[in-house]
Amino acid sequence: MSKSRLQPPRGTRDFYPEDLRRRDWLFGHFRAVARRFGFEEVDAPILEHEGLFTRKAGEEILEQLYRFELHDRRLALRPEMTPSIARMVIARAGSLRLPLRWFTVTQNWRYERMTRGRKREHYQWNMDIWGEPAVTAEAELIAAVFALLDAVGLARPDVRVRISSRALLEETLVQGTVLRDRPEAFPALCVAIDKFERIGEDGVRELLTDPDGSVGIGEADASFVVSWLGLRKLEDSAEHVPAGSPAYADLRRLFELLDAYGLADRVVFDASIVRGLAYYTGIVFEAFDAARSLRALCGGGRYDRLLESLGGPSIPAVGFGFGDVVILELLSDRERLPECPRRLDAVVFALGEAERPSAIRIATALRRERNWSVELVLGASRLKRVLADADRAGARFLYLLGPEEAARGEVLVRDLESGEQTTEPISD
RNA sequence: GUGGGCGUAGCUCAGUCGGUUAGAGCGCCAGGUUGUGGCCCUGGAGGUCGGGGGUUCAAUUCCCCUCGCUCACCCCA
Repeated sequence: MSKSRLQPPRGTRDFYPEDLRRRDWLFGHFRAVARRFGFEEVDAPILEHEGLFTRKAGEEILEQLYRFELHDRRLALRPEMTPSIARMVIARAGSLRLPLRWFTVTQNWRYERMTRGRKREHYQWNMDIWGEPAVTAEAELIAAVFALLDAVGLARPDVRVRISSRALLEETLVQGTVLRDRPEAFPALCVAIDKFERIGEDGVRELLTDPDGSVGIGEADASFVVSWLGLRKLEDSAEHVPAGSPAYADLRRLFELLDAYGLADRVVFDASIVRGLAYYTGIVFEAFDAARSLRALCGGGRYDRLLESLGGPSIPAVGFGFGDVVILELLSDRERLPECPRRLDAVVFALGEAERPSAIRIATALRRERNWSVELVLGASRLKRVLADADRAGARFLYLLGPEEAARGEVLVRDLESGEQTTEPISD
């Protein structure tokens, strides 16, 4: 009882200094890449009104919502970032200059069963572009994903992005026979076929044809949808899609653009990618390790109607979420996790209490004037011990102040890497 | 939710076919004299062997229950 209370709840993590240094290393790359692409960072509360997340397309994400009621208010921990950002965009829609490039690095919560690469609390890097209807936005985002993968040291062939388009499927189904009479069933159909890899062909068929389900199409139509998921070449879809399909042209254009980014060999068309969230409307994509030994590293797509559905203006948008858990697993598998040792510029040590005021002045000056990270030895300690600790803390210099130095108005500066010792005058 | 694996020192783990004071490595602390680190040497602290119950002369070891961790499946990102 008392012992289990001392453990973090299941699916959550404590971050000790060494863990946090590694996390900062990863987040540092998230932020650096986003800034390199001209994105600005934003943040929002981890707590939102439950209603911001509730949609009706059978998405599993809603069953996994951490929700509670407090003083008659129904609240939830954010399971993903997009709705919060959408809320922020709506609030200032009138004054925002589009296209808008925003990114976040946030903690998100989903109550789900644990497996490798999946936790209940995780961090997610999010990049979104608001107000750009062209696939130039998708291309830029996918390029950012690869920039991150390069930055953290993953070999180029290690990760592949699979791309598809809900719009392509939607056009095909609505202008064809399958959903001609009920285009509103499309989001639910996407949620159903997103389960393809898990429940297989028969499972999807069952979901699609269930007369009491939210899709309810016929056997032949379900067969068409299932066969569609098997497409791995964009050209192969051509015979099914309507003539002059804008979605088809968009995909073609996206692959051309990605070629210009030098990413042609790292992206593939894959019709089985649809994503589990109901709000996607156009291009969707997911990144996987080439061996497919892990879950998706990231996923994203276009959601041109989300803002409207939340009661805001119509602003097209595209974005992705990139979790911290799977990438760290992959880096660990590939032995690409960096050491991230502790770093300190200096340790300042007064040999006796008489020298302490001077030591304090030295530490203060180093912190203030050189902006150094300085550890001041607080208690009485033997020099031997101080040196060993300074070494372990990754300190560059030891500032040693004893009676001899104090008498000369100096401080001894030992370079802990070279062992070289010099003196600096004490200036106050 | 189903099934497997595992819970022994702060960490990683050995071990006990049931039997004296339960071990190692790393880490931690102290020392190898007086103001010089990383190496080495010596010593030390630290464990109700996850918890409860049962079998037994005797349980960390066997059995049952329980809690926790973990992996896979299920399901989702």
